[in-house]
Amino acid sequence: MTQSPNHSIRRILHVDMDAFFVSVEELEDPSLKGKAVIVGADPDGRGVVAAASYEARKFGVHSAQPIQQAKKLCPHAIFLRGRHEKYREYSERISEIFGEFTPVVEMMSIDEAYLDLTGCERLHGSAFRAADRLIRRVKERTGLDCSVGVSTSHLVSKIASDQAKPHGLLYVPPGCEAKFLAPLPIRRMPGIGKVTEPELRALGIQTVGDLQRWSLDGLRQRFGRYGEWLHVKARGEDTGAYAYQEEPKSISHETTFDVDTASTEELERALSYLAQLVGRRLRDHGLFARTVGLKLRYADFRTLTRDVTLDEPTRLDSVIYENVLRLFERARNRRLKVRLVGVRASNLERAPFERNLFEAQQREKLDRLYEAADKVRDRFGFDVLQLARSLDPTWEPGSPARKGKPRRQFLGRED
DNA sequence: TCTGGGGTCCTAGGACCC
DNA sequence: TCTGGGGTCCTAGGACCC
Repeated sequence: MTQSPNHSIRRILHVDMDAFFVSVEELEDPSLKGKAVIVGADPDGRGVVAAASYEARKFGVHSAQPIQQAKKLCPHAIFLRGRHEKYREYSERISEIFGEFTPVVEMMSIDEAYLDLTGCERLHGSAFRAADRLIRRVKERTGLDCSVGVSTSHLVSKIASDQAKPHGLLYVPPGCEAKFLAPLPIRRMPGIGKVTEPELRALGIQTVGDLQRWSLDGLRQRFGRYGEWLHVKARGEDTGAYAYQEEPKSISHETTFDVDTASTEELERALSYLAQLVGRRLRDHGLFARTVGLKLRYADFRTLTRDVTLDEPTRLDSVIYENVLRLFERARNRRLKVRLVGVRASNLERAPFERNLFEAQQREKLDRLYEAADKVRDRFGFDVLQLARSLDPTWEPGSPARKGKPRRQFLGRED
């Protein structure tokens, strides 16, 4: 299973950039080097840490931590909001370098990738040496550090690159996968999170080695199919390559309010805005959604979702909004304050099903209208055109907050 | 401490159909 | 009169990842 058709041993590299966002910021502003830097939300707001420099981590700061907590732990840190455009640029440069080593590159996120070097020995020599060269090349061309894990499987390489951090290379020889994993605490396994960890511990399973000693049946009995997955992964066996996803399965946008709100006006405005973001992305992908969903999170963090499947797939802001609004009105508890709302499109399709020529023509007309609107937004920014619904009713022409920003009403109802 | 935003995948029950 | 069995779709919720 770990062998490719030509029977050479699989060579999977996992490359992970070190403190990626922070490192990019340091390249852009060298005075940040060696300091405690935290990239993330407004330090006084309700967001989380996206990335922290190693200096900041010494104070217990880590990603996904509430940013206010990070500020308490490390008040002298430099807080940056993050520039995703910049990070994406660097990410593309890095992925180009990966492409020089093998055509089989899977970018798993903005700062992480799998490279399949199986059968590349004649070109690169050993995978270990190729990995070493890759680390140097990334450093030379971008100034960024990365860590690499090399083994016969995705999972083992991923854990190895994590162990190698920062700026390291860890090679797990073929046949040594299970032995390498055995001493690790189970939480290190991707796929075992903060819920499963205590469940496993309750069974006396502390390390991957403990997990390895459980029979397939035992794990299956307690965890169902997830148990089968655990059994395979604990041994460092790959169940196959990660499917490369060309097309998204869902598109969603959500927003957390600065202050919890029960204002219908404000909630509907947010939903309208989010519906437009989702619609825009559907059109950009050339996709239609058959299912539209709402997400609501109350002040106490209780979260609910509601879905509706449409007779006809859509990519129109107004249709998305109308359906989400209906779900919202039905599901909402008016006595509770809302922390977050979200809009989701799923069940995505390439082309819509149309009953007749008239509907097809109507849709084409709307498509052209939205296309024109999208183009205007490309030139002047998203806020220029808004569904009437999401416009702030308190806003008046010339009010200081919006001065200089051209605004026009775009009537959302097209029928 | 007080918990983002974007995703994927899985489970489970009920509706509905044959 | 104490009532199938399987398949698929829809919906809701939740674990997990970066």
